[in-house]
Amino acid sequence: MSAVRVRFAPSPTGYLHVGGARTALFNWLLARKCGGTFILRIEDTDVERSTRESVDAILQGMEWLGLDWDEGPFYQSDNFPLYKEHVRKLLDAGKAYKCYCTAEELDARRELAMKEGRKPKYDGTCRERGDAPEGAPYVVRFRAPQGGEVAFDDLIKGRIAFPAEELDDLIIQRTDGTPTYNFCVVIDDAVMRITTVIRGDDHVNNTPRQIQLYQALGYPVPQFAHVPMILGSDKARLSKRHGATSVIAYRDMGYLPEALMNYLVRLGWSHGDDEIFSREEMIEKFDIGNVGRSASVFNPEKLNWLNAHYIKTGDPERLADLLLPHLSSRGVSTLNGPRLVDVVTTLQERAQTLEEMADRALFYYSAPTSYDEAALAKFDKDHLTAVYTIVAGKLSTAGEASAAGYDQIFKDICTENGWKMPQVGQPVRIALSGGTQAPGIGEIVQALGRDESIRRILAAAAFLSGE
RNA sequence: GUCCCCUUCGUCUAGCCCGGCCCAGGACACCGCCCUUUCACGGCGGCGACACCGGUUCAAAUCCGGUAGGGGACGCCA
Repeated sequence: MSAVRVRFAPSPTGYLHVGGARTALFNWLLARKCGGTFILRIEDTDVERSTRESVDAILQGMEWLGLDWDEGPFYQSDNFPLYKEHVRKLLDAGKAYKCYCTAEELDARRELAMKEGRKPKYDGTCRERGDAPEGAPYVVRFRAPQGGEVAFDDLIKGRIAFPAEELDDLIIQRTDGTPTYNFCVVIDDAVMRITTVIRGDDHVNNTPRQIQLYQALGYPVPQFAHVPMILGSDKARLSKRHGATSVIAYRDMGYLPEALMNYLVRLGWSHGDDEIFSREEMIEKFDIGNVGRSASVFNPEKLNWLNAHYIKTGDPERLADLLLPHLSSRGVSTLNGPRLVDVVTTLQERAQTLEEMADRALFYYSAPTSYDEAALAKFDKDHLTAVYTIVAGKLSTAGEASAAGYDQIFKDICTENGWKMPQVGQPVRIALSGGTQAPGIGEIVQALGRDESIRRILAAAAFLSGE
């Protein structure tokens, strides 16, 4: 096991969204690549907004994608005493101080500063304050070192430097005694001995403050890698308005976890011209230094293509299992019908998602109750009747066959009767499925079974004569 | 407003660090043709980009400077 220790630290205020999933993926990839440790930590210091349901939803999303963690999940809410202790330490060392300014005063000053074109940082009212108002509520602020600059070498973006003047005295403990985010991350990452912090680039501005905190606390500063954001089609931050953002929603829409993983890993990262990556390949080829510096737009079309690819090349048995819930939600039971694996096999090249596959599988489990009139109208009634009669007869005398075997039978029927394939295939397809968009007829007959196929052909013939 | 970051086809990106092989390659989408038993799959081809302006150089997508545009942060949220 190498010394590399990374972590994914979501806040449980909602489900696992694709942006978070990609951050988790990059962390996981780096850990797996160098035999490091991947830690899951739940950032629930905001007791108000954190929920158990969100934690479950996040774990569920990670499990579905196969992003397994080596340690955790740890909860920041379990560490309050630890944070308290560190606040004490800073206070005693004079590296932090109590601030009695009220939230209202702060808001007013911030607003005024903005209006006057000044930077809205804390004005330091309580920084050098000597008195301690009796019983007045206070927050604890970090005494940010001024002068010089704070810089770091980001693994993705390169060197980033901030003038120390830009960094103000951030609050590390609220009036109610709870610690704040920027303080907790530092302590947790330090205590968990995280070597590489991979997170969204909306955190780059927090990084210099955190570095000052590491230094004030005497902890080694980890390496940082800030991953660019994922945008919607209008280049605005990806949100529900652009479609689904929840990982689990993608599962429910019929996407395969390997397809989403493959899509996500290629968003912002690439390896030459490669597009398809198995789990093993991404672990082998991933390099955090190759992650792009600019934001990328989430493109559902490409996800569809990848999903179609994995459906086409996937194991039919597994796909059949995964398809089951999509069938049940349509009220379909596969108990009295063709084997689902056979059905799946005929549909693998024709579906981009499991939802689409479920729709296309419907006719296998319930015989058509009506037929595509327009398609039928392309043939005259006598021809249709002749085709149905001859095909039904021929199938009755033939034994069970493979899809290719049935196709041969249809070819024989054509040559024996002087018909062209479309003149036979289309009518039969309509009789079997009700419409024209369906797998090859040999495939359908094989999956449906010879007897059921004959029944449906006869039913179509009866329907015609009944008109 | 201040600070930080970003900028190659509509989209994801290769190339950029180590200038010439790039009048820029791949993929998705789109268009056309082929295959064909419908729908698909597949094959072939097409459309399509170095944000802009200067500089350095024999030579710049690649190096330097500036401009514009976009994004992020500025919270007793994370």
